[in-house]
Amino acid sequence: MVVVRFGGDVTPNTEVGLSPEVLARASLILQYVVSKNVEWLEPLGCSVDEYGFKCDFKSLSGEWPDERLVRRLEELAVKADAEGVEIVFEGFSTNELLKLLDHTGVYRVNGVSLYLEPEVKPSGDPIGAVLIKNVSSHNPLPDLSLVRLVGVAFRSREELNAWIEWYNEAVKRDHRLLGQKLDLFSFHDEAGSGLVIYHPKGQVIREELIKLMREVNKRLGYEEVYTPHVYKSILWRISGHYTLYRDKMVLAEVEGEEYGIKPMNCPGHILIYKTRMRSYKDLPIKFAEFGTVYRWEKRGELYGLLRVRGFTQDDGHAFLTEEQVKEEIKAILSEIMYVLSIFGIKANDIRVYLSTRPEKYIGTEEMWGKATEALRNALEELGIPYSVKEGEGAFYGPKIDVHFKDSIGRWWQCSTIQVDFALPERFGLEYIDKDNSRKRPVVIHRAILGSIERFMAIMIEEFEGKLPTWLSPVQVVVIPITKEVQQYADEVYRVLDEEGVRVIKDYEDETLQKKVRKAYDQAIPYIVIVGRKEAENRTVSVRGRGNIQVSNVPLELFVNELKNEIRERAVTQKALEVLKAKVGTQ
RNA sequence: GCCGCCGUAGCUCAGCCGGGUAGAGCACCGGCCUUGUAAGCCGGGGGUCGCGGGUUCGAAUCCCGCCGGCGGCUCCA
Repeated sequence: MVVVRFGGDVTPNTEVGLSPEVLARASLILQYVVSKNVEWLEPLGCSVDEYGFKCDFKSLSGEWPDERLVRRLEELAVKADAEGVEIVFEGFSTNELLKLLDHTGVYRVNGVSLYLEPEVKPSGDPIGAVLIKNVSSHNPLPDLSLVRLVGVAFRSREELNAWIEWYNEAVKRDHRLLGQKLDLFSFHDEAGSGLVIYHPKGQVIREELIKLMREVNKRLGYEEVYTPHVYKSILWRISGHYTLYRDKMVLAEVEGEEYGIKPMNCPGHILIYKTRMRSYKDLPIKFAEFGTVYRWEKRGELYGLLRVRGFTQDDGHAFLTEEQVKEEIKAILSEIMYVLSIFGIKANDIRVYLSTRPEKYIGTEEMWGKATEALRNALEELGIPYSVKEGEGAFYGPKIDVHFKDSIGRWWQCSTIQVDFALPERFGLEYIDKDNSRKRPVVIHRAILGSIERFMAIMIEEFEGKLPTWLSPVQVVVIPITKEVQQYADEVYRVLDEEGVRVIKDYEDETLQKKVRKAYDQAIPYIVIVGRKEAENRTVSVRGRGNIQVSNVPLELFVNELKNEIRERAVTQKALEVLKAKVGTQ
């Protein structure tokens, strides 16, 4: 039974009201003021999405807009619209470049023909504020580099200010900042970019996530294995990675033999399958591994923990008969939904995609049809809303991806279920069927968290660093009010420690205020304060997040409720709620 | 990899535009205070200004290259 707990109210609402119509109007007016004021920039149309507009221009002189010009354009756009701009829809362009950019909608703006993606209509009301966030290049073709202005626009300056406020708040949730502040992980020039160094606290989070996934693997029947990080290149030739993926692989020649660091775990698991003759009675066979893989992403593509070069997948491979595919997908999907519910991830912050057969593919249409239907039926039978990405599947099979949102609204793929017809073929995998014939099994690749790094980053941002207690590196800090009660504080510490709670004590020669402040800054879920009163009655004062305190809590009661909260992997501070109900607030 | 911006103490940043021997807050160390709930007071140590080259009498500051970071693009099998 799957319990889906969507809609958890643990995070502030990060949605901001950007109107596509307003963005569309701003896009046209921006192009208009460029056409009137910057003779070396040729407008090539704009597109609009839920986070702003993107306008492309061709630089006729090779110059690029600088900060000053950008600020001037913002002003000119608002000024022009205030003075009156007439926008008339003219039709659709058949220009090849505009078609390539999907900017085929043509509008006459004060007599100048300008372009916009056809899916959106400009607002009739004048814009009040434009902010160009960035000037970058857009390369729709390898040898074509366009100037791209990325920005937001609003009806009024007040709306812009509200957006800026939201944006500044969102930036504070950035996992890269929190990772440093909370002492979770770091990156170093000397180590190499995209290579994470986990500190003790970050490693605790990793371990908790892995522990959770071990439980999931057990339920799904995946047996954990362990495979090397480096294999001879011949293996990568067999798997096809050597030709398809070589530019992202780390290769090294040792003693006249070339080796490659693994970018994927599947070949290792396949070798296990191949160690003996398999019968239909053995299937499904499922292997899981917390496998660390290395993919040499290009430098500009790296991004905190969300895009790294070395990362650990909660990887798993199932070897199945065609008939077993649907059931397996359903089971995995259920577990994905269960795992997401543990983190209280809101439905708005998830997108599920089904990617279908691309133009270039291997296998038969029949195989693709069956596998795609299996994925689709699994989604529908579980009632999971999804969108279809036509032709976006891998060349080797269709897939389901689950994407989550980061603090500033960018989407990242985490969970994935991929059906694979290619690897069984390339490695010549077989099983003996009932009729004694040799059959080829289907392989499903699946990862539920996806990459531990990426998932951790999303969770840090989702919770603004204030992770649920079970995930928190430090769960309790014990603070004695004076030295006199240090002995009792020691006892409280020892009891918690012996019960397996991650507890620290703060005996610094500092004021109580400062220690409480420090604990809040470190996002420690429970601050336990003990003074003479507590020592006498064998109680504790418990301070939770949100400045909530419950006093006179019997020590044993606190320990038990805390242990429950951790065991249940509660999203909220459940123990605090229970204590509040039982003991009452101060 | 492409375009733009950025790199000053452990952290956050000022100084750079108009070159003249490096500063603040936090953190750290020491002392005072002996604490009842989100930064107590005083003092101290700490930086070849990312690296390399150039211009200059003189470079954190100007120029070039490299490394690293950020925002986009491309990519993410």
